[in-house]
Amino acid sequence: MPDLQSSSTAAQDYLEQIHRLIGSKGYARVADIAAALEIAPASVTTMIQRLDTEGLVVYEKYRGVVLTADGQDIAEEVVKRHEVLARLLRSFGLDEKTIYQDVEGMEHHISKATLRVLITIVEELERNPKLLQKLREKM
Amino acid sequence: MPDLQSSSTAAQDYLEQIHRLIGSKGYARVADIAAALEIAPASVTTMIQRLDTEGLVVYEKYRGVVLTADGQDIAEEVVKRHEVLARLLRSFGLDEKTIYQDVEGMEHHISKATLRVLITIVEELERNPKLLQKLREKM
DNA sequence: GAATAGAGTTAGCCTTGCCTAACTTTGGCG
DNA sequence: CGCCAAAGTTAGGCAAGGCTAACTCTATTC
Repeated sequence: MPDLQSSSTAAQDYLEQIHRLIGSKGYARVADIAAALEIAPASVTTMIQRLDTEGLVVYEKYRGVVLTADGQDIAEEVVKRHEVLARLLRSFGLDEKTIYQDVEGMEHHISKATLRVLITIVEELERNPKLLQKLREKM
Repeated sequence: MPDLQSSSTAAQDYLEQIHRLIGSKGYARVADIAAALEIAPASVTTMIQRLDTEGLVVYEKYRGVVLTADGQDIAEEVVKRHEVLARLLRSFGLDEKTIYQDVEGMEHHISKATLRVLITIVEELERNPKLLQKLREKM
C-alpha cells in the first residue's frame, strides 16, 4: 500500500486522469492525458516515463500506459478525495467550473483524518435535506 | 484590491507568515520567517526581494520587512481561509499537526464560493452543538 | 571605539514540471 | 505494400523555488 505523499501532486494528477481514462475508454493514450490535464503531449511522455521507473505505471514506448497495483491504489485514493469534495460543493449549488478548480487544488492535501470529517458532513447533508436547505438559505 | 491568484502559493505562504509575525511580535525578521516556513534564510531573502518588486512588501536591506496595503489584503485573505478550515477541523477533534498540514495545503485553492460554503457549515456546527456531537459520533 | 557573533545577503547550483521544435513510429488507406 | 498523417518521443530550454557556501552588515560587549 503506497503512501499518497510518496508521489508529487503532479504525479497524482497524472495517475488520476489515467485512471479516469481507462475507466471510461478502456485505455489511456498520451494525447488524451495531455488534453485532460491541458498540457503538451511531450510533458506527458516525460512524466509517464518517471512514473514507470517509480513502479506506478507500466509504460511501453509508443504503446500506451497502464496502472500498476500501486498506481491504481494512489489513483483511487485521489479520486475518492475528489469525489467527496465535489459532492459537498455540488450540494451547495456551486458551478461545475469552480468545483473542478477548487477540488483539483485541494484534493492532494487532504489527510485520512480530514477526509473522514468531510465524508461525515457530506453524508449528513445528503441524508438530511432539510438541514442542507437551511444552510443553503443562509449563504 | 489585489487578486489572491495574482500571487503564487509560495508567495502567499510568505505573506501569511509575515502577517502572523508582525501580529504577534510587532516585526518580521528573515530568521523568523525562515523558521516558520522551515526553509533556509537565503531563500527568504530572495522571495522578499521579489515581493518587494511586486509591491506586496517594503523591504529594506538588513532592516526587515513590512506589508504594503496590497500585501496586507492578500495575507488577510489567506489567514481567513486558514482560520475557517482550522475551525472546522478543530471542531471535529483533529490534532493540531494534521490541521496545520492539511490547512496549509488546502487554503490556497479555495475560491470565494467554496469559502462561503465552509463558513456556513462551520457556523452551523458552532451554533448547533447537538448536530456536531451527532456527527462526531458517526466518525 | 574595536572585535566579533550572529543575522542577512549574494552567487551559483539543483530539481520539478512545464514548453517548443524536430525527429520517429504507428497504422490506416489507396 | 508503401505512404503519410497523426501520435508519440527526444532534446534543449525556462521559471519557480528550494539549497549551500562564502561574504557582508549589525549590534553587543568589553
